[in-house]
Amino acid sequence: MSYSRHQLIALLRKHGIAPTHQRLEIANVLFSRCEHLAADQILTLVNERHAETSKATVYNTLNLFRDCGLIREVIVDPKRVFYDPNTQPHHHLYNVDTGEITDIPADDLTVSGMPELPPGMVTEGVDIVVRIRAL
Amino acid sequence: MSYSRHQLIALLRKHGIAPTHQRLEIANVLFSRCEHLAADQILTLVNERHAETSKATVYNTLNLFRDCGLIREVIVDPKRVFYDPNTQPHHHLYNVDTGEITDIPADDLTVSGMPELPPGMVTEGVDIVVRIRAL
DNA sequence: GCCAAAGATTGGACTTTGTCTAATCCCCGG
DNA sequence: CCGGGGATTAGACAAAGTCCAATCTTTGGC
Ligand SMILES: [Mn+2]
Ligand SMILES: [Mn+2]
Ligand SMILES: [Zn+2]
Ligand SMILES: [Zn+2]
Repeated sequence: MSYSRHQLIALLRKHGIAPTHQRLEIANVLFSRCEHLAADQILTLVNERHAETSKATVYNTLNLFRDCGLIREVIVDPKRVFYDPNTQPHHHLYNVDTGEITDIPADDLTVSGMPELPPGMVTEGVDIVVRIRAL
Repeated sequence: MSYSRHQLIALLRKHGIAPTHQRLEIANVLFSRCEHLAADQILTLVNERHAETSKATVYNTLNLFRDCGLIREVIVDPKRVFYDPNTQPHHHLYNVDTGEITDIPADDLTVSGMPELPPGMVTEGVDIVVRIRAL
């Protein structure tokens, strides 16, 4: 679960991302704890020891990581985007009361009856969100 | 597809909503065109003829309609919430290039292998978003 | 129909999430 | 040990949405 500094450097390099101090800090936060974190949580965590990463860099970096396929976005909360270090196809359980997001392995859930796509269109992904609630 | 004034009044009353002028205008926009509209699009449409509904009222009303089960939210675009006059279980095709949202009837798509829920939890709904793209 | 109370609407200030910009900084290749 | 391209930054900016206190409507009882 915990990555060494040069494992993180290798991970970024593999995705064509130059490893800077800030990017490594952000990657470390994302990959060490395997949770679904929002930008402002990442900003806080990264500056926990001593402040050294700006808000702009956190947003820049998350967008870069996303564009390079290192992480993916999870769109369940209309208020903020969550970032998921797990880019394997999988789905999410969303507790609407607490906001907690839990993974559902892809092979547990099967979807059948996918509609025909308009010609010239390809599927980029299928996201399933199971909204749950207490009671 | 088009509702008369007192059909709309009956619809609101059935959901325990007092029918005011503004609420009827908003309901009319939502139910006459069966699209997935965002708050600011609804604000524009409702004030097309002559301005008479404020931004605050549009947001208040959409939240009220949602809480009363008259409409539902569609969370696919991190930038804004879309409102869906169709509250029957169904799913969505989301064109990530254009932002276009299309319905997928619930019976077309079947999900199997739903995970056990933690005890005391109930499923509020299952949302499937098929993200598509040109090419 | 009339009136008061309860509820709805409003402009505008405010908050939150995220983007942009132009100045500065850093780091790597030659 | 440079020089230059890329990265970082503070802070301004933008968009979506909420909140508030003042005002306006609706409604139910008479
Ligand atoms: Mn550090
Ligand atoms: Mn009108
Ligand atoms: Zn996940
Ligand atoms: Zn729909």
